[in-house]
Amino acid sequence: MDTLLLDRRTQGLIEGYVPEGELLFSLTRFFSIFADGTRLRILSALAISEMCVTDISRVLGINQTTVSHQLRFLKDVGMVCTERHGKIIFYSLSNEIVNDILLKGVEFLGY
Amino acid sequence: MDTLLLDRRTQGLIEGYVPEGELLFSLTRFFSIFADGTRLRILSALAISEMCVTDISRVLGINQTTVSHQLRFLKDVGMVCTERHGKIIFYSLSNEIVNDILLKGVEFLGY
DNA sequence: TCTCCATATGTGCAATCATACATATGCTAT
DNA sequence: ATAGCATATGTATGATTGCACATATGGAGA
Repeated sequence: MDTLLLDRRTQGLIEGYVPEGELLFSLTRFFSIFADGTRLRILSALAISEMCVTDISRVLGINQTTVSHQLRFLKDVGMVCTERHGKIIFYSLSNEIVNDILLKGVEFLGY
Repeated sequence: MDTLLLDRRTQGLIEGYVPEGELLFSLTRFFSIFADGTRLRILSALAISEMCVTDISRVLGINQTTVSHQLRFLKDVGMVCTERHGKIIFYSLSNEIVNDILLKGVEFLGY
């Protein structure tokens, strides 16, 4: 549903969308993923290559249980997907958009 | 600086970038902005039209001091900019990228 | 100068969250 | 079946954070 605003300067009605309810909740949950250093590093690593929990833990120097917790979070939100090969589970980014957003962030910061 | 990873499957070296240090900090701070419902609503409102603190407060039904606090946050990170007209200060999005990211989020969620 | 409105700041509380420890589950090969 | 590695889960805790209350600043007009 659109929101109607009265422009203070032009005195005209402006139509636009302000997310509410479930979409708002989903959006904040989605973006909160990017708001933590550990998760950003995990996502960046997965943007380079699919990896298993142990690899991520070793490469990034993060406790295994922490990695596992965060990956579960990432999977719940649909940002990573898994593929089992024997006893090893490979994690990878499930969507280009995730990487797009990372790059947009870097772009915004001017790096 | 790039990170070198050993691909478990191909056994080849993979080169890529995992943000660390100041960039990592800036990125998490940047994305944490989007991780709160109040800020998302404020940003969405500003994507429709520039507005002053009181207008935002009224349109969105958020306490004035809360809006002011959040706008200060948003300004510190460089996401909004201000323009004074008399005693009224108009806030607006300072960069297209902010809106791009919002839309990417909506796109990811499939709305 | 005094008053009014717009905006900003100080502070405390409640709630959320990231992390690590200990432990459990699950898969594989011998 | 049992040993060993990979992964997941339960839980406690320290830290962070969003918010509103009260209050302060600051500009504009009378």
